[in-house]
Amino acid sequence: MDILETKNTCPTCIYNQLLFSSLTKEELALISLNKREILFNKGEILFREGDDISEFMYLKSGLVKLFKTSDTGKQQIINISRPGDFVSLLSIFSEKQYLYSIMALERTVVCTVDIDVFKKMVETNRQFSNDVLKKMSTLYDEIIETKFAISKKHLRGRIAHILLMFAHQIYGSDEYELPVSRKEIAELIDMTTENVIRILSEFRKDKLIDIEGKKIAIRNKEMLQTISKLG
Amino acid sequence: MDILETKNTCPTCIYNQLLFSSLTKEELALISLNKREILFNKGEILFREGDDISEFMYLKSGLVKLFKTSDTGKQQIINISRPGDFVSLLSIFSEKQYLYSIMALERTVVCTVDIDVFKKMVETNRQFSNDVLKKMSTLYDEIIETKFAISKKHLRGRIAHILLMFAHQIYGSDEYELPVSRKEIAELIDMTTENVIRILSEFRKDKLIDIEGKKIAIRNKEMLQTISKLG
DNA sequence: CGCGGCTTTGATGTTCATCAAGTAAAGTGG
DNA sequence: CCACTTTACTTGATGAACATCAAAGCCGCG
Repeated sequence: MDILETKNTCPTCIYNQLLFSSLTKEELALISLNKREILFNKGEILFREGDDISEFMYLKSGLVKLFKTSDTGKQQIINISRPGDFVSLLSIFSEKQYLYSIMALERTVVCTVDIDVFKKMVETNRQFSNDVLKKMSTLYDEIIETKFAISKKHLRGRIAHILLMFAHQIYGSDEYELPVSRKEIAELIDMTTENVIRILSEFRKDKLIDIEGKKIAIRNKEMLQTISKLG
Repeated sequence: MDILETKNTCPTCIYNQLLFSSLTKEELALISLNKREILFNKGEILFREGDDISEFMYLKSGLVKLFKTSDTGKQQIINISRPGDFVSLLSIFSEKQYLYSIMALERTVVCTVDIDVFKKMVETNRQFSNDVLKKMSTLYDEIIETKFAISKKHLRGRIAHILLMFAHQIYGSDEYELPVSRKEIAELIDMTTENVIRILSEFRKDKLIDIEGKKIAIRNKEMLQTISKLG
């Protein structure tokens, strides 16, 4: 983890379009002065379930996983987020502590703003408040939708779903390098590591995908989509 | 379904404390003039997944279930809500159509306010906007929490969980009449009707509960809690 | 180089869904 | 109001899907 020296760069940052477009020049300047830019390396924790919520964060680059840890120490992954997702919006208005933990899956740069500054802005700028409301609601809806979609599928359907999710949502390509271990895939879609591996092998034998370590290439997308839908 | 004749009663309604406490007299009067009070009988649908979102609704009395219907026609119940829950907050800021359906589980009275009037108020009243943000976020968090809690439990743990949920969250008593069928319990916690019945019977044989049709009496709460936690 | 974590495959057992079949309860129409 | 149909409830038997256990190869890292 490194704090980068990049004061006052918000006004020219391309990401400010995503959520901060409704702020006035003055408000954006205030954010810009209060923000810190932080680099997290693969595997580092942005924050932990139970930590006090002290900052609003968003991803500038990289990839993170959002997860809960059960009593028995097992992780349950809730979501995988890329830049443009506002992961840290969850619970900041309903809770004092985070309900989830976030870990960097690859080298990730995050901008953070003091939560009180952020909340103040939500209170004073109506349009901004609306935008936040909308983003937050969308994110929650997505999480619930995918969780429900996955819970009724069989294992083959879940693997197909997750392979297509990476291709479409994360990488926008049918060939990509998995950012997560087999174990993490298992944690994301509620199954065991062994079965993740088994089914990936089956898919390879059936010529649906090519696998080489973490490299995945989708060979028969139609079939995968069918399995994802019906499976 | 019946539209009740109760114009302009909001200012004296005890429920306005729950969400509308931050409105000015004028704003509350506006809500009061625009609201309609509707009675739904058991089994009637408040709105369906895919319907245009045209009203904000809240429960004055009764009980409802929130659910999705899958491609194959099966229901998946997402939540059971009692008065004080603001079920219809979900998605109203992120979507044009409802993502979920709502059905009355018992005789239920609902107040509805035109969605544009409601949204206008969110835009103009900062404190109100904050309150809405908070309520909505809490509701989403609850749904995600329980869904994740249940998905990792075995069947006995899920049944124990749901029996305790009714006792604590819904009825505040260890003896109650189930507002849902065995089939609906199954839909709520991802299992089959047969297994719901089987496990309820087991619990009865093990003297954890008494059952008489839909009447449930919890006899060994500690054991149920243990099963819910570990199961 | 050796240790721990990740990956892979096979064998085994358990949990759970499905099927079947029957009883009870609750609507429905003549 | 009673025959009829449908829906809910219940129990048992069977098999499939999946978790668990075991063992071995692989890789990165101190």
